[in-house]
Amino acid sequence: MVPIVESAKAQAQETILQSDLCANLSSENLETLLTIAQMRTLGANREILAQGGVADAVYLPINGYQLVERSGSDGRRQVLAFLQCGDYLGISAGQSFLYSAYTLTPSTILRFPASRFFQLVEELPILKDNLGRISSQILLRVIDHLFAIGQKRAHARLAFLLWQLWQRLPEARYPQRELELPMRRADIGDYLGLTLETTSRAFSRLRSEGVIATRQGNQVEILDMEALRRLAEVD
Amino acid sequence: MVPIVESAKAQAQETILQSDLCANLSSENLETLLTIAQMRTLGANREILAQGGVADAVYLPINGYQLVERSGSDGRRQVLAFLQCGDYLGISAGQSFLYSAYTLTPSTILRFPASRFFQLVEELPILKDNLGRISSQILLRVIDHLFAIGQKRAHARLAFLLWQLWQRLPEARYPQRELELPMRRADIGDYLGLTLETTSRAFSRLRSEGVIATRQGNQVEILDMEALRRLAEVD
DNA sequence: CGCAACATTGAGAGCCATCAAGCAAAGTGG
DNA sequence: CCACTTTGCTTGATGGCTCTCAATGTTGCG
Repeated sequence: MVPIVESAKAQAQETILQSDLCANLSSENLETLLTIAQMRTLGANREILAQGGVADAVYLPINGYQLVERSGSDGRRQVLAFLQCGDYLGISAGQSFLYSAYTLTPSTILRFPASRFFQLVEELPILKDNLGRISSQILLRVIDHLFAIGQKRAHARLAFLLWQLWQRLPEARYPQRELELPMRRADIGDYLGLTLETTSRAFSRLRSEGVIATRQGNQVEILDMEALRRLAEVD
Repeated sequence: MVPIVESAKAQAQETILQSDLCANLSSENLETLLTIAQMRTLGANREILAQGGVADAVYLPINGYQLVERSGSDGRRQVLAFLQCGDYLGISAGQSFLYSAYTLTPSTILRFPASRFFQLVEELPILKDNLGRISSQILLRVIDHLFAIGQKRAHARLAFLLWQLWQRLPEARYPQRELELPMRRADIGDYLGLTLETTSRAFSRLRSEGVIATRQGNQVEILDMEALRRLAEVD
């Protein structure tokens, strides 16, 4: 019997291989990166990192779903991103994080202490390039997000999110039209700048227009891909 | 008499010295950077780069004000940023730009052809670090922007913009409470996800609440800095 | 001076937030 | 196994904020 730690490590290696962070890294460098990683297993709705906390580590989820949010002093919050395995978490400009991150579902997450991680970044140009690429991708994603919130109405914003989630499905599952939504309506609302009620009405509208169908367990089937794409207005 | 080109070059060097892009660069490296620069002088409301165009250059304004926008297929647009001298322009993830940029006022802009610029970036680690820092700063700014649009009401969004602009004044002018707004109400509206009329009403509201006063020539005086900061909800 | 561009203000409509109720699914304890 | 609770989703009614359409006022320029 393989020890749990070893099988988890194997899964980590498997996932990490396909992550943007580790693209093009030699297996030797990958091994080095894994030696500085700590593995954390968290239940649902646990804090990964806290807004205002010292940015002393970066993270890489290897399974489960997570959420990144920015909260204001009056309790309002803006959900910045929904994460899944292989997504880099830990961008910071200064000493501290300007957002919080939580698990949506039970998750296993690799934690890299900042000091050793960024030392490694300096030693491995490929890793540095990957970080730059990730940073650009995140920026472009946030710009899409900004455009959606600033210029679209409720149902089109939801279409935007569904399109985003669909496009991020693993390629093997790409022809598939089923989506799993591990987040609650309130999370989606705070992502789209809407209340949970308006979000629910947006689901109802897309349903009644025949764009999507919803099933048990927060499963969404995309019925009219072209209509969804047109509403989301991305290519 | 110094030739115009030379005096402009001197101004370029002066400005460039204080830009984030060129921070910590030796004067020798600065000189190298300037040798690959082309200087462009544009009138107001001219296109600097076009959404969808080939990302074959990056830019650095050395005077004037500029605007970056993302436009959708239905004509709606999201203003992404207001630029001024020393601001880096040219982030791209793929082959083409995903936004357009225009001059708001007559501007002089340095243009760096991408091939030679990024070759230089590879040769100068300091330049590469600066680019990374700029990228992070832009990301954080966009996140603030997202939070404002997603979670604030019209007058608070305007307060957010005014606060942003005030904070970006050169330090020498920092105690000053006067702001110049080179953009139109429609530009501000598209930046904040509002119509120009609602933007105008937001100005009126901040005026009537004694937070700001407006003068001729789109000058704004901040009367109640604390109220502005509280509305903008940033620190 | 007169025109053009931009800003302001008003009236009414529409979309979304708020408050509230009802419903469905999952978990809990007797 | 089944009340009971909890949690989350949906739907309805109402009010408020913003958009749209429109008119007026202001500034700047030829």
